[in-house]
Amino acid sequence: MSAMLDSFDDISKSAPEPIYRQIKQLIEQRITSGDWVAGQKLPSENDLVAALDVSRMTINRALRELTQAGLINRVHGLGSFVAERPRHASLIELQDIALEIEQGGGRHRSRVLSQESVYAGRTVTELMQVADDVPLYRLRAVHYQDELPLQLESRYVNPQAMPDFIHQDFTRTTATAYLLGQFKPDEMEHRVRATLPDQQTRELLEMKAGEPCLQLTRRTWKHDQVVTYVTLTYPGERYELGARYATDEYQLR
Amino acid sequence: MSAMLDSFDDISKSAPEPIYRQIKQLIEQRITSGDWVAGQKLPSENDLVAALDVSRMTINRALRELTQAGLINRVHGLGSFVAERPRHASLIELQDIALEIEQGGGRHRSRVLSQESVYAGRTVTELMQVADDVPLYRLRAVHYQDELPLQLESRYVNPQAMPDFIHQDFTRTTATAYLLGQFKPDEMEHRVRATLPDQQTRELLEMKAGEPCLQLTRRTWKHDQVVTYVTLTYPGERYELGARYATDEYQLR
DNA sequence: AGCCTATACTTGTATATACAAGTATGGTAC
DNA sequence: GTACCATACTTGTATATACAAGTATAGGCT
Repeated sequence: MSAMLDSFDDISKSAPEPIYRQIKQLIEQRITSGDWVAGQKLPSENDLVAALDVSRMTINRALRELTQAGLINRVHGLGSFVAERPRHASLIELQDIALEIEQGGGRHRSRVLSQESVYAGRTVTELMQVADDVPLYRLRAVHYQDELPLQLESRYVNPQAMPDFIHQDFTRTTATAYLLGQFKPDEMEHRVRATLPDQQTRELLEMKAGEPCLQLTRRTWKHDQVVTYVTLTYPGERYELGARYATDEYQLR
Repeated sequence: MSAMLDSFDDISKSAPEPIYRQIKQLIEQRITSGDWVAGQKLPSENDLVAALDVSRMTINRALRELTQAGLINRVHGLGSFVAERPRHASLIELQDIALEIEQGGGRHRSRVLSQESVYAGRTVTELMQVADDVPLYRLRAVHYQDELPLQLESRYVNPQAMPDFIHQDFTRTTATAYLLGQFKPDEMEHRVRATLPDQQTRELLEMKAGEPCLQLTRRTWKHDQVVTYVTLTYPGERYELGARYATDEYQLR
């Protein structure tokens, strides 16, 4: 067991980041890097106390929160273990479409339809909670899975929050990937509905006549400011949203 | 401030339920009962320490977890406040359709189409992870909002897990409400898709020709056993799924 | 009036300590 | 061999204490 701990970078007390959070990150990194694999037993709390020279309560808090986050499982009297599959695979997780396609074994390609600064209409400025004389960045792109269109992305971005957004090359990286790298959202809002596509959408997604779309709209906040408002449209025949997860305490109201 | 605490039922130390959880329930009840309203300031940790005669760390844990659950907000140096809207209003929350309609100011009515024990096909028995010679309970019902159909429910229930399901009167209570009262799911799986309704569905939901449906299927586990498998079909024009919530740390992968 | 400061109160974090309770294991008695 | 028990190790919870740091306010100074 001690070998697992040899190379722990020491945590820094008296740091801007609280200790329990440093420990969480340490362990999370071990897991996501594949260093510790699913099912593997973690060092016990006392091991960690000795290795990191902090109080057990601090270790306990870190591990407890990692449990809530679904990264590890703990069994009273036995130990802590790396979770088999991270749960909370939310319906509405912020998943990069490129990753999603590639994880499914497909090949992803983006086609940028337009990337510009526009004066949007009242509907959009209200949704983004900005004055209606503020120009907004707009990106429209189609995402292909193996040359078959899977998603139409229509995105507005608040230039005050993301001034460099418009200068990115979105044939090389996706907007989601770029934005995820830039900030961590404070709050999100999702809506999902079934609609019939207008003709342009139908053609862009190469859909048959009469086929419905699954449409997901999302607003994302940072510092009480709407950073981006995006509408993702999927062909109903070729896509579904899914999630499976363990329930935690406040799932039900 | 002390008046808020007068009628606190004492928490019982040395109880089956840990103290911090008793405190959570106490506060949650105050909030859900409307006793403490949104925006209202909660008693400070020290107030609660005095009122309940427990350590501040215990209070702190309770309040911290309530924050994670989205029921309250805490501001460093200021205090704790009842959250404006409970977050985690998940897209996929187990919400009783009757409650949802009534909270929106509508009137709910159920029409039970059938309620029977059936031998289901392979598709269903596989999804429910039972042998295909096991009879399953099946319920089909339409839920109306102010006399307009809003949801078609087609549900299978494992009789081994819920033997009394078939004897309920589902004109008086909904299946969701009944099942929620019977058990707390360990795990859930959801899928959402956009489809065109078959003719029967279209007629039951009184939809125009060509109008798409939003279809949510859910499987629910308890003790590694599928308890219920349900397909909820909504008219695309009359319904959308929505959620807004604060992001917690491990939202993104 | 306007500005600054001391103060009180709040939550956030960290520690040391203690006991409870669940799990596995090894050994002992039969 | 089997049943039982003691033991060691694990996580779960509760406490008292301490200090840090954010917020608001009252009061005094200019």
